[in-house]
Amino acid sequence: MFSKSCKYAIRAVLYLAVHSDESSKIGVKEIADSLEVPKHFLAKILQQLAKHNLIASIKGPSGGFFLTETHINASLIQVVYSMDGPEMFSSCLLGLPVCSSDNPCPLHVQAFAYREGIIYQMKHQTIKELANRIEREELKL
Amino acid sequence: MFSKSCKYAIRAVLYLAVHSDESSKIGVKEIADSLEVPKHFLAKILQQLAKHNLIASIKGPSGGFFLTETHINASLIQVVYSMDGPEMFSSCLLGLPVCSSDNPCPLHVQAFAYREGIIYQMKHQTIKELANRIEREELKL
DNA sequence: ATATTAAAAGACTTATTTGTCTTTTAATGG
DNA sequence: CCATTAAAAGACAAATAAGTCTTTTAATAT
Repeated sequence: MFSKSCKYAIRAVLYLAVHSDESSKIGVKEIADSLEVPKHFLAKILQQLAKHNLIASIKGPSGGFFLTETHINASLIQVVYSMDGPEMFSSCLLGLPVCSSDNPCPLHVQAFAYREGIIYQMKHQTIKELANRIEREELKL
Repeated sequence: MFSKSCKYAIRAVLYLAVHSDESSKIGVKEIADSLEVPKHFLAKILQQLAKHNLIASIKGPSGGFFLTETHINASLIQVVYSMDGPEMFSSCLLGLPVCSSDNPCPLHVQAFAYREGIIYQMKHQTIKELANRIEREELKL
């Protein structure tokens, strides 16, 4: 479904949503250790997210990564798009070049219905809402 | 979602379901040309499917690949399992080692519903039923 | 039997993804 | 201003997926 980069990105953003803010930034090391993912690989992913303005970063002592109000009120779908591109959700399940309601592949109906569900959730739920649920239900990242 | 091998495999099996039977076998070349996929790559995939008894094959002149009654009454899920393995449907969307209803990742509820739908369809619909629909609705492969 | 046909098997190359390491740039505190 | 800290940038390396090519094996028809 998602590439590893994308999975790491989602988890990192949610981690930042729960643990960071303007006044308490977090370094790559802490995030990588907490999520148990390769540090340098995660660093590149965070750079990319920062470049796409999905997270904020500051260099130097007491620097690190964090989410602003704007970031935390966005939806996760942007993170997915920036890592795996928009085809993730729109491309045909069987890899056919043309596949739509007009011209459906044999699995189009099923794929469409169920993918719409995930897209809807990812689009209409803010990162903040997700973060709140993570804290409330003590979910693991 | 699926690897390319798996996509090619599904399409090839459906192609065989529509066009082949015990008395009219089909060669790799014809399938590869029809589906517009790399011939030698598809050959390896068909070999693997044959080894797993998901399709039948006969060597020599008038040989080729085909589906028996048994094959055509099976479900597509076996094809997916044989190409991409069972983790495809069971593993966590975020790649967490433990993720279940007891111990859900932040996207577990959404992901679960989505995937169960596709699994259900792939499990409870026979290849024959799919093939009939493909012919009836003139769907592309 | 033997020549022909087509799948099976296996070696190999290429591309992509994932992961590592080093150097550079920018912010901060002394 | 300068040492320190941490992200940014970029060069590599490893692992996996995708694709190609050649040789071997088995079935068939002449």
